[in-house]
Formats: sequence, C-alpha cells, structure tokens
Amino acid sequence: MSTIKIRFPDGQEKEYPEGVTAGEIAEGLGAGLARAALAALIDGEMVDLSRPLSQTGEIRLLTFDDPEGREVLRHSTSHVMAQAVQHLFPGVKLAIGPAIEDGFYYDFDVPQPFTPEDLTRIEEEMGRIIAADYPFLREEVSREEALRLFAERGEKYKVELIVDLPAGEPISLYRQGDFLDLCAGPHIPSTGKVKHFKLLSVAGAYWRGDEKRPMLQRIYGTVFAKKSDLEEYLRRLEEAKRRDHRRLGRELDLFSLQEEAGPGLVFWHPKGGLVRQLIEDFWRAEHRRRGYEIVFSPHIAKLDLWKISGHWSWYKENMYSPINIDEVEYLLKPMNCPFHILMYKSATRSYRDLPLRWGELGTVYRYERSGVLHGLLRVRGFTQDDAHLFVRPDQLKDELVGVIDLAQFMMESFGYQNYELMLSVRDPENKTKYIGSDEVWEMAEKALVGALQTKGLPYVLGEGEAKFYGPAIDITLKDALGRGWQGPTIQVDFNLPERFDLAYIGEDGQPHRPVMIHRTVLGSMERFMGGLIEHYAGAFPLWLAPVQARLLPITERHHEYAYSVQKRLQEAGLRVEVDPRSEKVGYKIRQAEMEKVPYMLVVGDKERDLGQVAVRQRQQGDLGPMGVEDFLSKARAEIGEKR
RNA sequence: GCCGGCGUAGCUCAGUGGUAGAGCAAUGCACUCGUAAUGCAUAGGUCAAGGGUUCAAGUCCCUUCGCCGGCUCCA
Repeated sequence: MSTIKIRFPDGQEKEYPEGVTAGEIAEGLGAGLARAALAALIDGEMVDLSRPLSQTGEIRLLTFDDPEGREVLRHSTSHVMAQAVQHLFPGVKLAIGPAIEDGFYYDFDVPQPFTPEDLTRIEEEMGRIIAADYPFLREEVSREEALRLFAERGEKYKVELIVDLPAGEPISLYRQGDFLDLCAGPHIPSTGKVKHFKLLSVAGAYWRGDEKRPMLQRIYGTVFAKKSDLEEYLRRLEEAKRRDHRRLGRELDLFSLQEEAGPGLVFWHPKGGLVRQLIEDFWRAEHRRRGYEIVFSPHIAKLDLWKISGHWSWYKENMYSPINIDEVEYLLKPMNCPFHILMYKSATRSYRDLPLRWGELGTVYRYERSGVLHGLLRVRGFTQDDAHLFVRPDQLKDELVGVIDLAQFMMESFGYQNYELMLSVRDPENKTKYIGSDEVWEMAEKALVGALQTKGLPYVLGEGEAKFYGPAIDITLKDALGRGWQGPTIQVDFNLPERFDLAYIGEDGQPHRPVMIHRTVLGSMERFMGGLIEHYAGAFPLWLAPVQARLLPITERHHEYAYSVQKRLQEAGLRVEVDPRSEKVGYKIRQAEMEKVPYMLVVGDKERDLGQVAVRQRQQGDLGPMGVEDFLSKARAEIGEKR
C-alpha cells in the first residue's frame, strides 16, 4: 500500500497510508483532539472527518475554536433539529437549514405553526437523537437519483433546490439514522458530538425570502462545545435585553412612541432631548471646525422636484402621498439631497468655490412597512446628520479622506473603538444596472480605495453592494456587547449632478460636472441614540448625562448648603439637581443609581462645615469627601475627555 | 405588508364565564435619617377599540389598532 505525506499547520509532516481518514489522523495525534475535532480542512477544502485522503496534502483539523468548525457544528445541529421535527411532525416538508452567526435555523413547511411548547418537545427529541449517536453518512448521487429520492418523499423545496443547482456540481446527500437531507456538508462525525444546544425562537419566514412565496416556519437555535459557553451566550442575550433602548428609554424617561400619534414617530422627552441636543451641538461645532457650512431646508417640495431627482420613480414606495396645496402637489421629503442641489444651483459656481461642504440635521419622512418598525432603530420620521460635498474630480480623494477622518473622530468620541469598513462596489457580473461610465466608476472606486489606504484602514470588498448611482464606504460599529450597528456611510454620486445638470466653471472657462459625496456619520439622530443607549446601557458618560450630579442632603437642615453647592456647580456649567425629599440617604442613592446619575453628592454636617461634598460615583461607590472646587475640576476633566 | 405571539392602573404582572387585584411609582401624613428601598394612609381601571355569543365576558368568537419575534428593506 502506498503512503501519502500530510503536512500540519505547524509545518510538521507525517506519512500515512493512502486512504487514511482525517478522523484517524486526529486520533493518532491524541484523544483530546480526536474528541474535539468536528471536521477538517484539506488543502483549503472543508471535508468530513470520515473522508479518506488519497494524496499528499495539507490538513487542518477544525474544532469549535475555529470559525469553520463552529459553522460545521451549527449546521449539523440544524440537521439534528430537522430530524427531531420530522419525528414529531410527520409530513413536514424541509426547506433549508444553514448555520448563521451565533447559531443556526431550519425552515419547515408545516400546516400548524410551532408553539413554544413544541420547541421543548423538539429539544427532548433532539436529546434522544444525540444519545443514539447516529453517524452522519455522506453519499454522492446523480441529479436524477437526487430528484427521484426527494420527489418520492414529497420534498418539493429540496426538488426545487436540486433543479437550481448548477450543472456539473456534485450532488451530495447526508444521512443520520432515518433522516436524509440534501446537503453539501461537511458534517460532524455523528450526532453524539452535539453537546450543548438550545432552541431559541420560532418565526415565520418566506421561502427564499420572497414574500410572494409560501410562508415557512423557522426555528432558531444555538449550539456550543462547552456548557459554560452556552450559558455565557444566554447570559449575553439577557444582558442585551436589559440594555434594550426601548426599555431604557422608558425607564430613564428619554423618549416615547405614542399610539395616539402613530407608529414610528418619536417623542423626545426633556432628558432624551437634552442628550440629543448635546450630541447635535458637538456635531455642529466639529463640522464647522472642519470647514462644513450648516444649512437648513424645507420639509416639503413640489412633486416635480422629486421627479427630476428620480426619487418619484425609484423611491416611490418609501414616500408618502402627495399633499395638494393650491392645486399643486407637494411631497414630504424622504431625503435632503435635492434641496442642497437647488442651493448649489442658486449661483454660478467657480472651481475656486469647490469643495462645498454643506451639512444639515435634516428631518425626513419615509414610509416603512408596519412590521419593520422597531423602537428608535426603524422609524418613519427621523433626522439625518446629512451632508453633501460638491467636489471637483481631482478633489474627490482628499475629500473622502476628510470624511473618513471625521467619521472616525465622531465614532471614537462616542466610545466606539471597534468598527468594520466595507467598500461597496458594482457587481462585476452585471454592470448594466448602474448609471455612469466605466471610466467614472473606476475613478470613484480608485478614489475610495486611495482614501482608505491613506487612512491605513482595512476593509472588506462588497461586490454588488453599491447603490446604482455610485460606490460607497459603509461602516459598521461594534458596541460594548460586540454587536454591529449601522454606522457612517459615504457614497459617491454621479447620478444627481447629471440629472440636475450641475456645473462649475473651470480654469478653462468651460462648465464641468462636479461629483457629489453624500455622507452621514451618525446615520440618524434616532438610530444613533438607540445604539448609544444600548452601548452605554443607559449610563451615559458625564458629558452626555442629562443629570450630571445630584446633591443628596441628609436632613432638612442641609438643604440650604445643598442649594448653595448646586448654584456654584450650575454656574460652572454642570447639570445638577438637589433631592430635597425627606427620605433616607440610602433611598435617594438607590434612586439616583437607577436613574444612572454619574455623581451623587451627599452633604451633611461635616461637608457643610468643611465646604465639601461626599462624592459617590455611579456603579463605583463612595469616593470620600472632596472640596467643592476639587469635585468641579475632576468633573471638568472627565467632561473634557468625554469618558 | 406577511406568519406567529401579546395588549388588565404610570411601570412590572396576577386574575381558568359569576363583585377587577398585587408590588413598585404617584399623592398625603409621620419620621430628620450618613452611601442601593422608613412606616402608615389615600387615590388611581370605558381590562387596546368596536362588534358578537351568553342569564352573565377581562376571560369565548370576529374585526380593527398597537406592540413583540422574524421574513424583506434600510438612516
């Protein structure tokens, strides 16, 4: 029998008889690894551990610690779930069951939707399947064979999937026990490898995400290699629930949505309004510092304007019905760009005038389907921190660098240290669905790439992610729990300058077409605040806290002193309250802690006599007594650093 | 919009066809208190809205509205 050489990630090479499986190799390396191994990467291809190796190559054994290994376990668990569902609901039709971030799902066509009690039963049945430790068996079949197998089982979704598989693609099936599924694999060796799983929720989902097709029942679940990891994950879900901005918004009295007014319309209460103002003030100051000019534009405009801009044809389903004013139809604005363009056109622009950077906190209204509304994150009226830059082609790259720099500065000011960038470009397969010549797209993409390189920022390429009018950079923020939030977006636009026939007079005395950059760094005040509330769990840093300090007099005889300290701190610019109620200090502290007031200043006889305050920091506890002026400098330093 | 769940006091929630409840919050009174809840009392409800079944509906049925979890889309 001939031998083959297998190289390991550490560079070591070992000889094995031809036909050895990845699983056998793992066993040879140690029982621990053999137990942890879920699949293998052979020369970059993911395969089952049972796959025999026929030639020399490179191997990497995948465990739950590898992203690929996690994917395999999640995917296999979805098969186990599907098997359980098949046992409990005979006649169920299978759709698809992929691994997703943090878990997996499987879509089923069942006459009756699943109930939460069903999930428990399914989990129990999964437990039996796992205990039976069925091996996952792979087989490859012809297209005809696959079609026959699934057609006779009535699996119409699988049949549709097989029909759509590209010709020449091998068709593989996986079996475990009495369960058979169409699947590319790979899978874990046997169902017994599924250890710590939980089914989380059930929801409707359209077959292939298409609302014209049947509504299926989707069950979401998650699985981990270690019990502690599953528990940690479930804890994180609880923590996310605790931080939910809708809950904190009510508890901290920041904002509300009112049924009487209509869904998706936000009411900013005084405290939330204050935080928003602080953010906006900071935003305006920073923009002015960077050469932006702040503008204002109306909320409605003639329908004709939206026809010229193209919104009436390609954005109509998100716009509200026209309002008739003196026999002329007007539309509520869903975007600010046409207005800034009209302002641009109000004068002849010289190449010397460019770049123009016009920013606006512009409130727009968009129709969103009722089922998608969500707290502050998805609403029908919102204020974008919008800006449009009108630039010469030769200025494009530098301006993009400037925008990225501003975006970075703003994100970091709000405590977002981690973010991911995506360069959204055309779909190379289908260039016809985009406006503008190849030349101009290439110029814009080059400018975007150049800007990213100048900033030294890593990014992923999103092919086909561009809007039809130009490429873009989209930034995803990572919050304190590691969750992603839509952050700044920077779009290059060739379309609108064209449609509105924008021009500037060049050095040559001839008109030239400017390029537009649309950009937002916060997104919208609503969505940004929603994210920020969750990021900080409602405990805003001192510079953003609606109430920065609360004075807690111990008895009525300390009220006079408390008010005098309040006056001093207010004069210094701090937002300070006094809690004069005849309650015990413990009660007042509890209340201030729950309201997430950053500093509690306890004042009694000692403090009054020494001109001090006893400082308690939110979530930290008692910091001891301090002179009033000392506290003030401490607070000022903290505000200055935005921490 | 679609599928499913939910809607009882400001909030969190009990209430299994027979007189609408609790805790917290609010208000009043007493207490004058030293780092996460002082005690007592009072008030607070067209049980989301509308219709139906029934001797009787918070409870069963229908419709509408809203919210929640998803699908799709996006700031």
